[in-house]
Amino acid sequence: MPGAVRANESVAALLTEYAELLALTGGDPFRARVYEKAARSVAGHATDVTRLSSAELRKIPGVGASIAEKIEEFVHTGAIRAVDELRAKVPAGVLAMTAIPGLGPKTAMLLYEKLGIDSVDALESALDAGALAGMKGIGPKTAANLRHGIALSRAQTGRFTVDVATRTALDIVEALRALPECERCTYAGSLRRKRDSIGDIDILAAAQDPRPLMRRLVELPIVTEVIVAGDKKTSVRTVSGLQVDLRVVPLASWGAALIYFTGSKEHNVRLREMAVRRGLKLSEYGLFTVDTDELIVSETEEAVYERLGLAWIPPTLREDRGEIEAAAQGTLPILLTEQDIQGDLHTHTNLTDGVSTLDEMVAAARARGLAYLAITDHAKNLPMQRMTDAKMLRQREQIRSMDAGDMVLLHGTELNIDPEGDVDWDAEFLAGFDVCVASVHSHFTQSSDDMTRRFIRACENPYVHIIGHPTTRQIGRRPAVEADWDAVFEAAGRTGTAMEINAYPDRLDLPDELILRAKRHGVKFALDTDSHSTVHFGHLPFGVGQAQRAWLTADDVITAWPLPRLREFLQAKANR
DNA sequence: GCCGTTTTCGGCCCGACTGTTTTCAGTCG
Repeated sequence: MPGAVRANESVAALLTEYAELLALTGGDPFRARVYEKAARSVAGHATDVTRLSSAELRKIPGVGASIAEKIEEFVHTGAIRAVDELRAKVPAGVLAMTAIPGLGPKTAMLLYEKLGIDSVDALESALDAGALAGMKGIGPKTAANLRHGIALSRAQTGRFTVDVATRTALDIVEALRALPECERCTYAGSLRRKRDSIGDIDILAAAQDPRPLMRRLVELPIVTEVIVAGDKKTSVRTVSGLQVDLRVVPLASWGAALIYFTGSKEHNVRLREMAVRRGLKLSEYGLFTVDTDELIVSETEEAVYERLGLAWIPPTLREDRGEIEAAAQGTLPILLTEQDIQGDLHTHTNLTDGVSTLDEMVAAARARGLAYLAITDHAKNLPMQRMTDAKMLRQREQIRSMDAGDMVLLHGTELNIDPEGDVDWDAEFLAGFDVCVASVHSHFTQSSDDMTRRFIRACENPYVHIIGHPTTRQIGRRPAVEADWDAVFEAAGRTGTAMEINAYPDRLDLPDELILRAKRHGVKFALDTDSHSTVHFGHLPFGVGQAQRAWLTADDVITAWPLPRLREFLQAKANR
């Protein structure tokens, strides 16, 4: 059955590829869109498509008779003939060319058909040889842009972590707000939706005369390149390679514009479809009647949602993952907030690889108003940390004798899950800790089956309360390990083991999609900062963002519980 | 190819910017 990659994701990838191939080969553009929509909906579908009947498949939004048939074909044969046939018509390199900024399906296909250009490398050679001169629709400017686009796509190091993006966005917002012409300014886009990584920054501002704001943006010292410059929209690139889009609208359009620029694209498409069904038209300038073009609402997000029959939807939910239906029915969840967080169960001191002392960490946690704090330095099997039994016991005594005021101090450790799923100490020693986090710190490349068994064995250990940063991914540097996550989460739910939501911006682990899947298995979550310094407690909002994106409430998160309830949860595990 | 609180057929989200096409196509978000 489903391994690391669910059949749903394989099907979604094939449907997406089919949509891209359809766009390349021309024909009905609406067909391509239907396949894209079906791909998203299959990827987000809770039930494995291999277990669904034809009738059940057709109940997935966007899946009709034809796509259901293709999914069934995939389930039975592992492939879809229609996809294979289109693949045979268009070299993979032509599809890859559309990843170059500014080069879409039409141009890619034109270059392939007229000049036989079938890869990014071939395009570069053709540009060098001047072979594009005289091509219809491609002048000297376009050729130069393509050359630039190739360089950009090669230099692309991926997406940016949320801490870097947040800092950049706040600096720009502050600079624009300082202008007297600026009536309002904020960031929107994926940063407002609190995605786990950020591709570019969207800034929205309101002003009667946008020109001073546009000028200010392009003149900022961090700006190295102006990509587009208009009266309503300006795009620039910063020294770090981050693209920043600034849109300026009249203040009266603020609400509609903020919805539009917050996205996601899929969420906005759904809203516009709802508007159309009501004889209305939604754009960034407001909600209008179609026939008379009369403005109905635009000033606030709430007013626009309300006129569409919806409750206001928190930005972290705007991914077309069921939030629109919930808003229509009044069943949106009361999301976890930063204020709900009572404690932190994963922190380090300079006894291992932290940089702050125990005293400093305790003082910082108290200053943040935490009700409880667990110190969880690394266990002995991570040799570079030089941990010993004696050091650990000495730290425990130190913690037991400390006065932390109203805050309760817990003594814990971050255990290492070895390749077989065992941890650093025996039951007797483990029993002395108040709380144990257990994490994978080595052997990241085990097979999915081995890794799955490893995690399940760790969950079945009565002294392991929390699985730390489960996928071990490091955003932009190291991929997630492979495992059958549904099997792991089933074990976590069954044994009362919490899964961590690690708030460290390079990790954000579990990621939101996996949190959603884990919740279906009845799993509870430990939202921790994994602080290695007093300043890292400030990473909490990034973790809260992931929890919100996964629809979590305070009841789902054990670090949002008061200490007595948390202690019951920890105790229940040992008593199983 | 999908879909229906107008519809089982005729629609399908909307607008900005660029470059080159003298009126708009392509790309992007």
